[in-house]
Formats: sequence, structure tokens, C-alpha cells
Amino acid sequence: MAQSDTVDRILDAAEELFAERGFSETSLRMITSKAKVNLAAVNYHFGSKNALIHAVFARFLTPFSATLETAFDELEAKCDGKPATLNQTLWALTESAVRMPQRNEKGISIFMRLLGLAYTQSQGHLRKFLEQEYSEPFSRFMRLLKEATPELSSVDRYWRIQFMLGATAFTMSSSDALIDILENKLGVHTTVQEIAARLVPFLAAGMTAPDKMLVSAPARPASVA
Amino acid sequence: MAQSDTVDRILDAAEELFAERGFSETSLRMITSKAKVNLAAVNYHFGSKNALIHAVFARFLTPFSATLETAFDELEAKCDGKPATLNQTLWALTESAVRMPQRNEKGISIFMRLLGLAYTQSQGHLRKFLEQEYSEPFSRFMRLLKEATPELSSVDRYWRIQFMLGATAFTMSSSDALIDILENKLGVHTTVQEIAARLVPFLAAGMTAPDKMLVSAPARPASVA
DNA sequence: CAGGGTGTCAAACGTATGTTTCAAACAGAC
DNA sequence: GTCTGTTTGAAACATACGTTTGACACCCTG
Repeated sequence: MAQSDTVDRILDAAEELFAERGFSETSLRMITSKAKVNLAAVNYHFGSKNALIHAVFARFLTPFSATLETAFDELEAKCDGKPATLNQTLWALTESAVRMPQRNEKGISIFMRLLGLAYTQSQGHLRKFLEQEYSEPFSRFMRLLKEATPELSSVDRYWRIQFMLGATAFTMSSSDALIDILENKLGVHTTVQEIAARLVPFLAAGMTAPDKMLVSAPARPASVA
Repeated sequence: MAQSDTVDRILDAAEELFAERGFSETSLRMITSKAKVNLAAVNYHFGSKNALIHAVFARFLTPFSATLETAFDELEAKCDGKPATLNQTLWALTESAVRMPQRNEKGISIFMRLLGLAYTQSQGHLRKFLEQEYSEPFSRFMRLLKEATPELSSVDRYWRIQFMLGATAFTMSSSDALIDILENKLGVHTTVQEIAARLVPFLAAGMTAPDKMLVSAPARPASVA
């Protein structure tokens, strides 16, 4: 189910293994034996394991960020001048993610899981790489969010964006497992698209929730030493 | 700042290193040299690295789950008979977490970060350990959530709970870094307690959001082979 | 047909890991 | 004080890792 080209076989195997085991827990030997290539091929073609990780991300993030730019362009064109709504902004992102052409049926899960890992496992080098390669669509998304929620203070918006990222990254990065659990429990099968359809209203509602709660309960008792 | 007891020194060092680097990325040699104990002490006192991980979790999770049980007891007593509201339920959890007695000023961050890691890095053995040791307060929390949101279908509730867990685990597990970023960007300092005060209304609003959005956009085009 | 660039292969390298060993030090009971 | 079980100490163990090496096959341009 793949090109017989060594580079692509390595990328396919690495992507899948990274997605299901994380980065440190996946050795080059696992990757090369799954890809049926020689161990040295990774260092020959990519230079190092870290560079392979970057290549795995670049392969799906570059087309994704292009898709995203287009979606944002269309959104801004449609709204001409006026700021897009929160729902529109979130949907532009979601749609771009969900409609990305996939290499296979597991593509969308792997895509989500890798994005989640990028946030949670962030290995220093990965965070740096992602920041300097894909900062533009990210800050554009942030700008759209800001325009869509003018009623929020900067601090409120900052935290609520983190909450959104968390809900998304976490759910999507475990989407496969969560889908399985639900299927066993209630006999309902869910697609990633349906998760997204449930996630967006959740996020939008949270994002526009009434003000920060009055801390009704007392703060932590002044350290009883 | 600790007992000179070897076991506790190992636990203190391990807890801190796990929280800031993850499990696989923290070696026993790092732990023992930080704790200023002999390398063999870990295997002598705990048996294995995995068992040490379990012990680190048990040390703070056991008192936490006791605190939680009490909080839930009080909540149910206060409501006698009637189901607790969503806000009450979320606050009971939050308060229990925030008010746990801490070993030091970094305690609450470490606590949160470890909880986050438990979810994201879950190492098989850890997930199994946590499930069989602490399933009771967890399912009790789930039951309270269910009673607090009778209007939701089981499937909706399931996914929204995952979204809540994600927002919480993700934010709290990076709370230190996120607080720093915000301080550099807007000059505002935040405490974990304040994050919680912002998180709860966000979660409550998302949890009680209007129905699942109609999937206005077409599903992914039937695989153009 | 030569020959240089390209890619593959098995093997080895150096390092770091978790774990084990066994002797020495220690503690408390008799 | 001596003995017994527990705890520490330095060193070694076996294994796994990422990376490097150098020989070999291939291709295709001259």
C-alpha cells in the first residue's frame, strides 16, 4: 500500500509508529523494520531521528497549512471587511483538517494524533521547528479569534484559547481509543467528522461563556505552616 | 527540604523530574543523583522503574482521592436527594485539587502536570494501575456529571466529558509554561487557582451548549480513488 | 566499457539505559 | 559484644539506542 520508494516507506512507517507510540518510545529499528528498509537508511536520507520527525510533520503540515490559508482567505473574502464570527472561524479550521486528502483510511486519525503529540510531547526541537515553519497560519488563526471575540479581555481570551486547544488536542489525539471505548460501551460508532461536529459547539459555547466566575469559595487557606 | 529518608528523597526527586520531563525521558540516574542516593536504591526500595512511577502517583493520588470522596459526600449531603448542579460538581473537584496540602510551592503545578501526563503519556502499565486503584472516585464523578446533565444524551455527554478532560488536563499540565508566556506577553501574573476559576465556567458553558451542530458542510467526499 | 555519483547493506561503534551483584556499613535484639 | 536482618555503596551486567563505517551493487553519463 505504498510507493516502493525508500524515503516514503520510512515516512509512512514512522508516521504510523509515532502516532501510536510517541517519539521517544519509537526506535529507528522499529521504523526501519516496519518499512522493510535498512537501518542506516534513516540517517542516510534524513540525517538524524529528529530530522525524520520534522520530515514526518512537514509532509502533512505543509499541505494542511496551505489548505488553511485558502480557507481563511475565503472566509475573509466572504465577510468582506466585517470580522468573521467565532463559529465561522472554528469551522474553517475544522473543515480544513477534516477534508485534507488522506493517504489511507487511518490518515485522519494519524493526522490528529500527531498534532496532539506535537503539543503534549513537545520535544524542544519539535516545538522550535513547528514555530518557525508554521507560525503564520497559527497567528492568523489567533487574529481571527481575537476579532471574533472582541468582548473578551486579552487575558480571558488567552486562557480560553488554551482551553480550546486542550480540548481539541487531547480528544483528537486519542480519538481512535475514545471511539473504541464508546463503541464498546454504547454500541455507537463515531467518525472523526462527527467528533468535530460536537466539538465546535462545545468550544464556541465555552469561548463565549459568561464572565469569569466569582471565586465563591475561599482561596487556599494561607499556608498553615 | 525533605526528610533524609531515602525513599522519600527518591520520590521527591522522581516526582519533580517526571513532571518536567516525562517518564521515558527521565532516567534512574537523573533521579538518584538529584536525590543524592545510590542508583541501586530505586530497585531495592521499589523494584523497578515502573513501580517507582506507580509509587509517585500513589503518594499524591491516594490522599487526593480521599479528599475527593469527602467533597462528594458533603456535596451529596448538602443536596440531599436532589442531584447536584454541574457547577457544584465541577467546583467540588476543582476545590479538592486546589486545596490539597502541598509539599512545597511547586506542589500544585507538579500535581497538575502529573495528572496531565497520566492522561497523555499513558504508558499502558500506568493506565492499568490508575484504573484499578482509583476507578471509584472517577466513576463517582462520572455519575455526578450524569445526574447534573440529564438533558444530554449518553453520547453527547460522553464526548463533552472528553472535551472537559482534555481542556483541563492539557491546560493544567502546561500551566507553568502558560503562566510564564502570559506574563511575558501581557505582564499579568496568574495562579493555578485563577486558572481554575476561569476554567470551570468555560467547561460548564461547553457542557450545556445547544445541541450538536448540524453538519452543514458535506462529509468528506466519497473517497475519490 | 570505464567511472563517479547514488543508494543499500551488514556490521560495528560509543553511549545510555534498567537491572543485578556482592561486599561493606548499619541497626536493633538478645 | 555479637549476631541477624536491613540498607547502602561501587561496580558490573546485559541490552537497546542513535549513529557511523566501509564494502558492495546499481545506474547512466562520458
